[in-house]
Amino acid sequence: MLSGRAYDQVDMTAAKHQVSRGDDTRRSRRPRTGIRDVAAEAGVSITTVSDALNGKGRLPDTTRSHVRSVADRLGYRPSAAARTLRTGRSGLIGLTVTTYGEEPFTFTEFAYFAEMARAATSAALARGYALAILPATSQHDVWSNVALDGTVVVDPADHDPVVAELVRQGIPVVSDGRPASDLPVAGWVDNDHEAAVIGLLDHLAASGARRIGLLTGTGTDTYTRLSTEAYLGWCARVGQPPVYEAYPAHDPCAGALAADRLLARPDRPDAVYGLYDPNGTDLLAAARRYGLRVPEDLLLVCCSESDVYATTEPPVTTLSLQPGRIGSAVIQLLIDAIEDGAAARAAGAGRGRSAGRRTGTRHTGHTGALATQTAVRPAQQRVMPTELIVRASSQPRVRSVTVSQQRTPPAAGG
Amino acid sequence: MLSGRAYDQVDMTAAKHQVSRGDDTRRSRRPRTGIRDVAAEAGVSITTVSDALNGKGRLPDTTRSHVRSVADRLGYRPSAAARTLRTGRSGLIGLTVTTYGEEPFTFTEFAYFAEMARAATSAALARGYALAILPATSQHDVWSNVALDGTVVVDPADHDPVVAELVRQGIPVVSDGRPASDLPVAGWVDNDHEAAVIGLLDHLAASGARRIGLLTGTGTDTYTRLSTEAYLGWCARVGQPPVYEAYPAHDPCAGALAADRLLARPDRPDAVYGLYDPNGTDLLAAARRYGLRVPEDLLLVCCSESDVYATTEPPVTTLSLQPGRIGSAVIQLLIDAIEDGAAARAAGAGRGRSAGRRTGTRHTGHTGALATQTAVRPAQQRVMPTELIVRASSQPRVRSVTVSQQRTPPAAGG
DNA sequence: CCGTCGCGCAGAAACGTATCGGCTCATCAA
DNA sequence: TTGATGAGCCGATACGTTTCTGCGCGACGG
Repeated sequence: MLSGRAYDQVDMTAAKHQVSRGDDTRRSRRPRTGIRDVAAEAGVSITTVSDALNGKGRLPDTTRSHVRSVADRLGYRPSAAARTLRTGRSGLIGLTVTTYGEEPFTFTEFAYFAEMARAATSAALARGYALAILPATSQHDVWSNVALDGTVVVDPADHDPVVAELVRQGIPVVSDGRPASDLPVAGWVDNDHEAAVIGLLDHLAASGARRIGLLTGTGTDTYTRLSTEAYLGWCARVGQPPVYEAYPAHDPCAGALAADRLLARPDRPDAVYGLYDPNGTDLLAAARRYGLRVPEDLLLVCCSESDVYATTEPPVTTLSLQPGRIGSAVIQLLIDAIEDGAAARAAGAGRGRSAGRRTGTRHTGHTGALATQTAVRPAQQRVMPTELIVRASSQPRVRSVTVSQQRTPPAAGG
Repeated sequence: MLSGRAYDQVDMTAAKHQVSRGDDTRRSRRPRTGIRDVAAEAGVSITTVSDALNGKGRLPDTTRSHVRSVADRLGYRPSAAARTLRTGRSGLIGLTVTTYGEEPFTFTEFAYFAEMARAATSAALARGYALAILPATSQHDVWSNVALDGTVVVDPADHDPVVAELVRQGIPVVSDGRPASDLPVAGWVDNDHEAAVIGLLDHLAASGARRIGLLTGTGTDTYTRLSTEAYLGWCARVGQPPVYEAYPAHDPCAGALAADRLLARPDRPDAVYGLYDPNGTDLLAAARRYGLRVPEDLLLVCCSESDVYATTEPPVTTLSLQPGRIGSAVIQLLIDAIEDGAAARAAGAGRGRSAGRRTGTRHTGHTGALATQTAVRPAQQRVMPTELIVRASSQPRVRSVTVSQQRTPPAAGG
């Protein structure tokens, strides 16, 4: 009743809007300025405000600037939640890295992830997207609480349940690292591991290595598998018997032991390549234990993004997988997939609706949209070159040069 | 079939919904299974489904499990966007680091940020929130496109426009590093820089330093200011004339030059503390140029989180600011502020509404809510201890121990 | 002088959920 | 028999946008 009195006092012009709302909601809620308030203040409709601020519709510049000035004066900020609900786009991209150990969250453990995440974030922001880091396990309720436009998965496991659930929801997924064949990702980015290993072994051979050993992992991930296969292939080609030790890569102690085993073999190699980041220091320590001088008695290369190897004694030659370029490329692929998918969906919905109205067939829209998506984007893929950073550990004479090494990459998708 | 029958039995009740919808919208859009579909399939209402899945309302366990099984069977996933719009909570936290240089995005440039971000992400996930990394400039449209429950700001500038805009929108902000007095943040976390510097200088003096120099910055940020003041105060107390060089910290070259200047002075120090991460290697290089042995002729400490200083020649004593603990604490404070704020707002809205109905006063709800918020949370703050990792560079004899050093911190708010 | 066209704008229907209040029964005491 | 009680469930509304559809009207060609 009282509210009724007060309500009658108000002018009819603004009252129309009041009616559509919940009556007394106006004064009980917090005074967030919405698009309605801007419309009322500017004396135009909600549609006009929305069009003016988003640069859509047909409006004269006078109306546009007027609405903009009113919106600025009121300090209007559109609700991201409402926009997301309406448009179906959140502007948010997920980044998840599958962890092998028991640790819930180990990114930046190795420099690779830190640099990759940094580049991915930067690339996403440049295209207007934010990037959220999410856990690899679908247990966390976070996955269902945030609206994602797409997701980057680093090193997806063979039958990753997270990826499966995401594609089931129609969320594009792009992976860093070749996915297993049955993972229906929208694309992937990976290094040319075979070319990298071959180039690196050639470099060691050119430095005088006669028998090159490998420190590898027992895991079945594609990085380990492809690298090891390339090593075995190279050995077969040059006629050198393979000399390698494998260990569980996630075990922090096993690496040092494996390095020791490798140098304790009767057929001790005179050069070693270590597939994982800590192998360099482990091999240096093992060499010291056996009284081997680097590089005189043992040439050394390991795959790492860490710059500690620039200051070790001696500095160690490293193979860089260029995580920065990978992170950037992954984001480009993902956003392309997101925006192409949205465009296709919009077009498909339009077709579906008019067709449905005329013919009454039900499933046209749905299967049409899916067919369009798969037809237009048959899993984009990009192969990125690696970089061999040559330091003292891999050549008899000390000089520090950088050799960029790449094979002709396959054409980047359709 | 059965469900169809049951559905017809209900007749008017649920049918009205169909009418109110767009009629053919049902078949033209993508077939996202919403809460409506679950309700129809389970033969219950939307309310019941929502209550059953969220564990609210008064429902027998039979209904709960039935609804859950139907939802599982249909593969129902609630729309995060809709939930966010309705509840006003997105489950998303922003993390932004103000960059000084021209680089748009430089986190993980120093190990501090990498570790801090890692810990923050982990802590956020543990409490059900995701963390998105956002640019420091409000120019990017990302800020208005994602719905944030709160934001962590690392090293906020004096009159940070981003922070101002966020608090204007009522979004809680917690800062890593003491904010300038006029920044109305909900809380902050910082190290006890004064205690850290004093403890470190005492350590150097105990190692035999007679004249300790400082490599500091020209910036006005609180870290630089507090550390430098602590140094000057310590010098005054022990009666040592201050010996320091300041340089613009964001300039990558200036550091090496300043290190050189410091060691070229006529009153050359016999011990140096460098405030920034690269100072250690720069000082080592400068010492080598001047033929100074470390630690015999020059004791060395720098503030860094990088583990390269464990393997330099000699290893360098570092002061760790414990970014992991800081990142975790910042998130705890922020989420507490978010959830307390939400609870207060809910309570305030309830009071405001009933009071408004009875008395008819208008502004009670609004000012009451604001007063509640400021009264309940008067800017929480936490002071975290630092850790001095003692290595060969700061003591005549080689041993590697860890000295944890902290003052009695002020009671943590409230 | 009239039909048509296109510009400028408005109404209203979604998007998918949470939640307040209230409705309908069965049970039970008076 | 009946009013009270409470368990179990439902209708309707609001969250704040975007966008489809279409209306009024001035101008212009015939």
